[in-house]
Amino acid sequence: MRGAAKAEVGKTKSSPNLPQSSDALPTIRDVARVAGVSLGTASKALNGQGKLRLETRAKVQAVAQQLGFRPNDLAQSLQRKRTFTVGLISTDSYGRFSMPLLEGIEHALGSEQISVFLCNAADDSTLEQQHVNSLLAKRVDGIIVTSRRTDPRTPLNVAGAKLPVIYAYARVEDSKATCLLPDDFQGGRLATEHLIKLGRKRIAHVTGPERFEAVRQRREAWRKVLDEKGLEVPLSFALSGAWSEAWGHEAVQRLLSKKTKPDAIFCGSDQIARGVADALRECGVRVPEDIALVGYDNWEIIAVATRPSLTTVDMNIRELGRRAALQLLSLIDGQRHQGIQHLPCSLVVRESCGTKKGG
Amino acid sequence: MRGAAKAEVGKTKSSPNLPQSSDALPTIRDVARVAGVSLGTASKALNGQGKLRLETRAKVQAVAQQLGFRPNDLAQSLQRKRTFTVGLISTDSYGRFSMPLLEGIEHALGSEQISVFLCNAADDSTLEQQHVNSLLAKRVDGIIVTSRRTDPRTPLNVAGAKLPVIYAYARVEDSKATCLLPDDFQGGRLATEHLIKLGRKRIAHVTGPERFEAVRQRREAWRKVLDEKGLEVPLSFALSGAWSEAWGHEAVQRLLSKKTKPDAIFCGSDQIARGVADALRECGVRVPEDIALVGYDNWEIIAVATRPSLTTVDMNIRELGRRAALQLLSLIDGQRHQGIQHLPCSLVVRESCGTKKGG
DNA sequence: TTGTACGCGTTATCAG
DNA sequence: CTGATAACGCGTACAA
Repeated sequence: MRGAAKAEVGKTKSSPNLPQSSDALPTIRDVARVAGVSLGTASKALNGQGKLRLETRAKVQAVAQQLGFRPNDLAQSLQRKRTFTVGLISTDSYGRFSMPLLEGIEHALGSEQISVFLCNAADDSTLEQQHVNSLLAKRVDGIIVTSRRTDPRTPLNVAGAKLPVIYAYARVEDSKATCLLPDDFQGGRLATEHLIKLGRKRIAHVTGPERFEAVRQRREAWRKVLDEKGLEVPLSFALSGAWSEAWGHEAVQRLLSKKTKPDAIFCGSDQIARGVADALRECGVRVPEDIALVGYDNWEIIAVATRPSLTTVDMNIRELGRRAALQLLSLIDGQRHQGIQHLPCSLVVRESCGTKKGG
Repeated sequence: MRGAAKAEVGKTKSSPNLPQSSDALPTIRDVARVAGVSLGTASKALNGQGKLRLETRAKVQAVAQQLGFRPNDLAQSLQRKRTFTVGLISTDSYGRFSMPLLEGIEHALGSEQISVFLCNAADDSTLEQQHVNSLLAKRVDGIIVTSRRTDPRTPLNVAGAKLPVIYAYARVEDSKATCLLPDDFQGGRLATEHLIKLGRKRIAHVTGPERFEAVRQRREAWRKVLDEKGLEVPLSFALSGAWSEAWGHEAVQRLLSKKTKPDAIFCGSDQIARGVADALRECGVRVPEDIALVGYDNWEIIAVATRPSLTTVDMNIRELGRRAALQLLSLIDGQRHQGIQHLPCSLVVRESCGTKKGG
């Protein structure tokens, strides 16, 4: 923090009607003076308040325009007790999911004319608290917390300040908190049902590490759908590993070494799916003819480049961000809809399942 | 914009020494009252200014602590004429390059306790101007403009406000502007020289669309280095196309159909390199034994997953963001180092070139 | 219809 | 050492 440099400009005393070109930004006081009206009148003219003669209003507005007057949000906020500003805390550093989330949030908020403070906490709770303190000091109207895990995190500590908080693609144990999450169960169901609808019966599932809630949810859905349709698959059809292409390769080796071979594979991520696709091709297995493939994430850079391009589950993260922002706004306006909300995923159909039954 | 709800709490009149638990945040006035000192004394005590009795200072601080007092940055900024806040305008939506840039900027600024307003202009100049206006109204201390192109864009219009502006991974024609860019020429040189050092002599270059300044720079470097070393390659060794894996595939077909075949390929992006690597493998060409490969971007998700993993040029975007932020800070502090600055790239060695000469 | 005066929360100056 | 008082820039009752 540096000491303030003294500013000696913009004195009220200066001769009236002089269109001063000091380097200090013009205040409403300057506008009033130049327009030859009082301060209060200028304010009303600029804000469309009260009853003024059209002539006066026009005059003031013209002067404001000409002077390049720009109301000082700081002063306004101080008065209004509302800053039209929210904080955005991202717990993980900016990655695959943060970006669309950011986009959705920023878009929704931006079109409401409210600004966003960006804070990257990088999984460091000390840093996070620092950011929160800073946001509180700046009197933000609310805070959005984002992550990229659906597993619970510790609640944000706003130190008693009754400030609206929303968790977007993040979850906390606190049942009074408002959390928005993609519906992993529905996503898993979507993928599996799509494959079944296409006539596949021996559907394997290659996914990420067990410790992810998302992994467990999607797998549960896969299992449930198979059950519902009376389709039985060996235990070896459920494979947990890493979120990587390499794991996709390895999983294919394992699957093809068994007696019962799958006619479809539902992958827990597009990266895994790409590894699977490459491995299958190298083993001479045709996709989708011999084995159909569904990915997860709709990470275009991967899904489109995979051969064949991936049919995959899209978590609609951008929309999730948008909704989160909108809900924060209504929280700020006093409403209180709370609890955990799951947003549906959708399926993006490309080539890895074929297009028709028996594909 | 909504009308303000009237707040009737925190009156100064209320009985002294009552640790009021109204829901309005405590002001320094409350602290003073409860601590039994005057407003000015409280301020000095909290800011470590002036000369106070240790006892008094401690008392005030204790009360502040207990009341959960948090100075209102709005009021402070209004007075200090400095908000400790900067705007970050990203012209492209958040993508591959924006995120490390963001990270670097936010990190540098965050550790200086200054907050960042995020603005996504999405290549829409109207929207951008709106954001700028908003930032000006919020009295930010400076603005960073980011892009993901090294090609010139139109300068930011700050409407005469003498506000520090820095372009990070973005460029404008204005020679008085401060722009930070990766050194694409040096990057191209780095890649080519690495290949030559490893004994390669027939180095092809497969890159993106001609219209990118970056493409032209890198290719120029490649050409120059070959010249310097007295290595001649056919014209067909320079291939411009798209920034995609598919183009990598296609380029390989073209290269291998000629009489003179390359013993190395310098690719304009990791995506292209991956396409090239896949295509080569499928043609039975070994990497790096038969053909060595260098990528560009060090996009880990791709570079590591490629088989073999990619040796590639890293533009050090995070560092670029960090430097941009730091320079903005010193601009704000009154210094003025301007002009275009190029930051060096570095080479990340993995497996696609082999490790030793003739590798 | 227009002008005056006060408050928003803080800091800084200048008496006491 | 401590306490009034005046800014900072703006909105808004209330008086003229």
